[in-house]
Amino acid sequence: MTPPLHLSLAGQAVDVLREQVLTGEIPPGSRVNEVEVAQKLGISRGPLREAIRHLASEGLLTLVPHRGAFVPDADADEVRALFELRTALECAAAELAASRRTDVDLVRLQEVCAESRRNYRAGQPFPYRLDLAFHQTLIDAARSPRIAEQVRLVQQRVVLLRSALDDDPPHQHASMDDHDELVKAVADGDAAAASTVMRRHLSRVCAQMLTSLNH
Amino acid sequence: MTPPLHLSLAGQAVDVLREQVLTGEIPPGSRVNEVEVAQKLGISRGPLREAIRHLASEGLLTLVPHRGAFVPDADADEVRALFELRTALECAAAELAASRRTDVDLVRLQEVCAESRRNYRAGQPFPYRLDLAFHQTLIDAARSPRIAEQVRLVQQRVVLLRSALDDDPPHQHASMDDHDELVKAVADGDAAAASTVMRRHLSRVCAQMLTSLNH
DNA sequence: GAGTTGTCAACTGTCGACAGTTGGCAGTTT
DNA sequence: AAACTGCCAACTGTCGACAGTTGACAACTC
Repeated sequence: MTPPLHLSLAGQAVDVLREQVLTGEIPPGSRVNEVEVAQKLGISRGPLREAIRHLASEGLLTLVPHRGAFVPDADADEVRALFELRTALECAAAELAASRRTDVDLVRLQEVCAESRRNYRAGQPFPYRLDLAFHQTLIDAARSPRIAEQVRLVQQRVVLLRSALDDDPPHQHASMDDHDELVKAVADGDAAAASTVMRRHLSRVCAQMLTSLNH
Repeated sequence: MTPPLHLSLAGQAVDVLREQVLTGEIPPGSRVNEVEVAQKLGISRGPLREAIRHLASEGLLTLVPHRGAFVPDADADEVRALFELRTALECAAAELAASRRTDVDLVRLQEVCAESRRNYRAGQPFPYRLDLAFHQTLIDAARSPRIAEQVRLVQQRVVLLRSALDDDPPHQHASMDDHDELVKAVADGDAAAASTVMRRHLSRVCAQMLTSLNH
């Protein structure tokens, strides 16, 4: 299991840096200065270097020899390539979830969908948090630890690119419909349908991302 | 000294260690002593630590706080989980390859298959090298860099577990047949067939691995 | 003035040393 | 003899400092 408490400074640094990268506090394209960040975190360069290497292995930073670490910025080709990977993983997860889900998995999924609807009706924007929660719940229902691991990493990278995503209401509505349809397929144990719907869903999200990238 | 492709000592250490882990020179279950290995490689603990962390992120080592890095050993559940991931990735790759392959991709695939047959008829065992080459060629034909990246990592982890795999002739023959069938599907541009065959192929390989794990 | 070369500051890559933690062993107790 | 306790060696986690490389700017040549 992953250590609940990151005792090591490197582990803490990973958490802090990941947060800063994902929230855009360290903007895409910018460089990470080792001594500067080390001082800011109050640690030495050793643990920080390990943290940087770790985040690089997750795809949240790119390493350039003798130049340092950079936050990768969005790029159409990268978005497409990333979504091909995400589609491969999440479609497989959807299939597995359809055949392995328990009843409590189903309840959890419906719960998330219901909360999304409530939120939407209340006029509030569909929070990305709930979208993530839905996919996370589905992944867990698939009960495939290695796939779950990879999906988590890919979703992180998607979040990183998400700065360029404007969530217009039509897109939100379509996403919620997709989610509902997915839950139905999973409930029926229809693996093929789950995979198909997931593919269509992700294809839609990818297209949305590409258009809002070009604005 | 030798002018290496990887200038950094950490990069070199990664290559050397990866080789030693994959060949079983460092046997599964054993621990990696930082000072000992550092001395053996003639480098300091800093770069070595980064190398160890890198290999851990690839799944070739597992890290235990305050205890060090260990080479993970085979386990039935792990094999199954890993092959679920591999199946997800390679089936998607097979689909993409079927729709994107060029004629030279096709030639390369047929080349590898032909060499496998020659090798088999010559009475020599089907070398794992050729199996890897086939899958690698197929992945490249899919032209999806992020998927290719992940497949490479997963295949590495499979190689790591492969110590327990006895390649009996029937299995080799079946594998070659699968490969031929895959090439046919890819040649026809039949994505669905490519995916189906790949799934069956990997399912067979996984089963073979599980049985030779239990003897 | 354009291009080339020399110089420099900043930063990464690397190292050796110290501190904190872990697991095991010897000695002691019941 | 089994279990508990305290100590010890080994190892990891961390740090500060030094060396090598890179990119930029200035000086110089044509």
